Parts: sequence; structure tokens; C-alpha cells
Amino acid sequence: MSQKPNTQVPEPASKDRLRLWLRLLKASRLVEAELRENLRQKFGATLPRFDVMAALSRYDEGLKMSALSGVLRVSNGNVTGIVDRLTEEGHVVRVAVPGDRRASKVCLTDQGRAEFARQAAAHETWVDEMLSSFDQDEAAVLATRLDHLVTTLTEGED
Amino acid sequence: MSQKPNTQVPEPASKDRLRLWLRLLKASRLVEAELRENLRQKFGATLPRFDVMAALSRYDEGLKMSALSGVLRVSNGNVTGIVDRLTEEGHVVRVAVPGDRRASKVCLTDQGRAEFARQAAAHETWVDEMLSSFDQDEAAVLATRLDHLVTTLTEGED
DNA sequence: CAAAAATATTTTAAGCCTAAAGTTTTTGAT
DNA sequence: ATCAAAAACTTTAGGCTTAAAATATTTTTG
Repeated sequence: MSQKPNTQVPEPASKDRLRLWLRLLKASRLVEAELRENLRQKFGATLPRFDVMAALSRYDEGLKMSALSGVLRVSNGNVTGIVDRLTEEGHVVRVAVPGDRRASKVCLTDQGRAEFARQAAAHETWVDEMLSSFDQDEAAVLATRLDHLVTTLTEGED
Repeated sequence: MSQKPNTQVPEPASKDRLRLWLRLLKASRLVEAELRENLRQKFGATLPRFDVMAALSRYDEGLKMSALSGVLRVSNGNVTGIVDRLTEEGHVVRVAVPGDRRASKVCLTDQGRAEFARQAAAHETWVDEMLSSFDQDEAAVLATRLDHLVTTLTEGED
């Protein structure tokens, strides 16, 4: 029988998961802050507007407002404001949907498409620099692992 | 000599790093959204207010406003508003700093400390559930890897 | 067909966030 | 001692974000 009581209790897994979450949050906030700042300085743009243009760039026919908020996982009212500003800038247009006067499709203009191409190229460079401490294999492995996490977090809601 | 031209060019590392960043961002946004929603529903609280209380809970003597915004990496004006709301709720107090009438230290009240303890326990449980697909070792390894990333991202600025 | 329900979107109120400007107080250099 | 610079903090203006309410239109149902 051991004479000394075991005062060295093992750390529960929840503590390691909490630490993982805090690091994940800190890392993504740091990268995001740098991207926001770069977009602001180099293009007078914002990350939400970039995100909307990125989503639209994958749909030549445009997206309805509700589809846009669904893809981006933000509220409808949020998208309204961002599309308003992109419209003022001439980067997108609202196009009436034939047969449904409630809805409109949002499409990139030619100007918006050209501007997004410039921003996306710079964006990829910035990310490549910030994550340069990951070699290609490590980046691929970790991306796949996070993809699994995203799947578990989102399954049973769509 | 090979007769066929090599049309299958390798993917550059920047694409894998971009994919990693997009997954990292999506995962952290999903977790964060769930935590925000839980804090709102279960405690009528918000993540920024939780973050401020978490920072204060590590400093019994309280923190000056500027130290608080430094720890949290947010702007001074931002902290002003959040501390105003926490003060209205009775969770924190501004205490005058002897010898410097410009500054004040923010301290958790007893009520704030008790409330934070409840929220922090729930928060750890929520994170543990959301990241349950990571076993303890994987969580520890990945947390350490992200810690290195955070270090490279922040070095040469503090 | 008319009323009710559902859908698409915008508006509103409140909070979060930043950069920049403003206020008050302290420090430092002359 | 004075006075300019620095420091601590708040205020402001503008944008992002949500939940909830409001508006307009379409679909369903009795």
C-alpha cells in the first residue's frame, strides 16, 4: 500500500481542450486582425465586404440575399448593409428576380470582379506569409483535421 | 525522355495554407458563435464581457483600463464601453488610483467574481463538448503547435 | 376566392469594434 | 516655475453584427 496520498491528480481532458480553444481563438484573431488592417490600408476594403465578394465570385449567376446570408452564415439584416455599401462602391448590383418581386439576386459587376481578383491575390499572399511556419504537408494535414471538426460542429443543422 | 508534357502541375504551398486559414477561421467562428449564443441564453451575458471578467479574474488587484485593453488586444475606447456595461450590472468597479487622477483600476466585485465563476464553469463544459472529437493528447499537441504560431505572429511587436 | 401562413427582405435597437480626435492630468526639459 | 510632450482615458463617427419587428409578396388552405 502506498504510504503517501496521491496529491498529483491528472489534468482532465477538458483543460487541454480549453487551452486548445483559447489558442485557436487567439491565432485566428491575430490573423484576422492583420488581414483586416491590410485590406483597409491597401484597398480601403473590409473583411466582411471581401467575404461577400468572395462568395459571389463563385456564382456567376449571382446569389439571392437569403442564399448569401446562408453561405456566409450571417443574419439577413447584416447582408443588407454590406450589400448596400458594395452597391454604393459599384462592386455589386441587385438584379430583380423574374417572377418574384420580393427577391433580388446580387451579382458582381465587372468592376467588382476585377477589384476582387486584385484583393484575392493579395489576400492569398498575406495568408501564405502569416502561415509560413507551416510547411505544405503540415498545412494540408491540419486543414483536413479542422475540416472534420467543422463537419462535426455543423452536422445536424443544415 | 517523357513523350507527354506534364500538364499536372503541383499545387503551390500557398493554396494549402489558404485552405488551412479558411478552415481555421470557419472552425473558430462556429465555436465562437455557439459560445456567444450559450452565454446569451444561459446568462444574459456576452463574450466580450466574459473576456473582460476572465482577464480581471487573474488579477486580484485589478487592472488599469490601458492594461486591460493591452491584455485583451482591443482598443481603449472599446474597453471603456464594456466596462461601463459591466459596471451597470454591478460586476466590476472603477477604483481611483492614488497619485494619478487620470487612471483608474477596474476590479471584479464579489458579485462579479461569483458570476464569473458560474460562467467560466459552463464555458469550460461547452468547449469540452464542442471539441470532444479531440482526445486529450491531440488537443495538447495542437494547442502547443498553435501556441508557436501565436508566438511567431506576435514576436517583434510587444 | 379570401384568409392565413410562409417567404424574402429591410428596418430597428442595442452592443461590439476601430481609428482618430478630444479632455484631463502628469512628466520632463529648460 | 513654465510649458510642451506624453500618458490615461473618453468621446465620436462609422462600420459590423444580431435578434426581433416590420413590410411586401407569394403560396397554401379552407
